[in-house]
Parts: sequence; C-alpha cells; structure tokens
Amino acid sequence: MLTIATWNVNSITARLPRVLEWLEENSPDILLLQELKTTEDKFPRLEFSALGYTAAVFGQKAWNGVAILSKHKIKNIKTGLPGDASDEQARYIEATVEGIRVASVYLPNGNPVGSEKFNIKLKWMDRLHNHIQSLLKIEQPFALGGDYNIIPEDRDCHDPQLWKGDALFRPESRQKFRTLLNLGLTDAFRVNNDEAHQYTFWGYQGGAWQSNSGIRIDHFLLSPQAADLLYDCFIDTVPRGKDKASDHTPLILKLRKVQKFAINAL
DNA sequence: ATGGTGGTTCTACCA
Repeated sequence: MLTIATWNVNSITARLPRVLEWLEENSPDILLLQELKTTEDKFPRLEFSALGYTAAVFGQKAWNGVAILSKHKIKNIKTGLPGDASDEQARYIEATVEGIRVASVYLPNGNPVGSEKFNIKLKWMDRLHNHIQSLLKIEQPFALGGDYNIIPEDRDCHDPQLWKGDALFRPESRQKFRTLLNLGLTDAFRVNNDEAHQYTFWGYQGGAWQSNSGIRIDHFLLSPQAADLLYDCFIDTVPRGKDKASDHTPLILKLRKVQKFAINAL
C-alpha cells in the first residue's frame, strides 16, 4: 500500500510542530503540502529528514508555496503550472514517487467574485485543464492532491445559501471543476463516501470548527490508472481540533502499489 | 452584524 496525504498547513513555519507530530503518528509515504508561506531556503528540511522524509519544494515569500515530502526517492520534479510564463505564484509542484506521478496543487482562492482575482482563478483552472490533458496522454497512474478552493456540490458545505456568492462555490468555478473531472478523473473521496457534510476546511472565524460549519475543498483527483489502484480515501479531522491548528485538515489517499514492471515508465 | 480570526509583515494583504 502507498499512503499519500495532502494538507494545506497555512504556514509551515507556524505549523511545524503540528505537522511533525502528525507525520510521527501517521507515517504516510508521501505528504503534499500547500500554503508554506515561506521560501525554499527557509523550508525546515532537517526536521523532516529526521523523520525519514526528503522534500521537493516550490516556495515563495509570505504567500502560497507547495511541497512534496516523501520517504521514497523523488524523481523528475517539475515546478509551476505550464501555460503562463508571467505567473510567479508558487502553486504547483509535480514529481514521480514509486511509479506514481503526484502533484501538490494550490488553486487560487478567487475572491472577491467580479475582481481580477476571480478571472485569475478561472484562467488557472483552464491551464490546469490543459496540463491534465497532456498528463492523461501518458496513460499512467497520477494523483493530483491539494487545496482546489472548490466546493464541488451543495452537500460539500454546511449552508449553500451562505456560500452561493463565494468564488469557491460559484457556478463558473464548479463548472470548470466538473469539466476537469469529465476528462476522466476520479474525485477519490467520493468513490466510497456519499455522505453530506464531510469537510476538510473550517475557517478560524465565528467558531466554525465547533459548529462544524466547514467546506470540502481539498481533493485528490486520480487518473484512470490510479483510480484502478484506489483502496481508500478519507479525511483525518483530528489535527483541526488541536491548538494552533491549520484551518485545513489532512485528506489521506491509500493506493495499492504499482507493479514493479511498470514503475520506470514515468 | 460589511464583523469575525489567523499568518506574514510592519501596514495592508490574503485566506
């Protein structure tokens, strides 16, 4: 079994003790991180290597930042989403581990709706769509995990009326997310879980965690070849209840191992 | 209730 987790940590500097204790308790093969809010040279590599993890990091001062932590060798690292040379935001990193192409994705938030930020979100989704189209041509297993800043359906939030004007919930955003899935990707969490109100994010404001007013915006999207390896995908809500918690909690994916003869194809 | 909370950085911006 290969365990891959994704977690928007809202500053790896502020969250380091929480992330280290979670790795010690859960020991995933791979952890995809978003919102590092720091540069590559300030990323705490030593602390992670003490637990057996190496890191591929795409950082940025103060905002964004994504990384791939792995117990296994990280190969063929690519940073940045293709399609816009002027985009300097650190929101995408991709690599191969144990025969699986994995990516850590931090999709733009897009609020407020009607601003340039909303257009940037939609354009970023178009670029992700194009990139996934090219990834699919390889016909190999890939798992793209991260904070997509998309609430896919009404059942993925506490109160649709409260979210209807938000960039995470707008029809334009959700339509583009569905269009991604319609390329042939699988929302891993929904394969074995049809329940409403399954959340990965609860804001810091207004006691959202205490009243379970959350949203499901962190996702694993799987290629057909990866979906065939799916064993389980579930949310670990424990970290959100701790002191000094991130506003997101980890989403965990378990895949059966890729057969050895197929491993070098990527 | 046009607030609320938290992170980065230092004055607003972002989520």
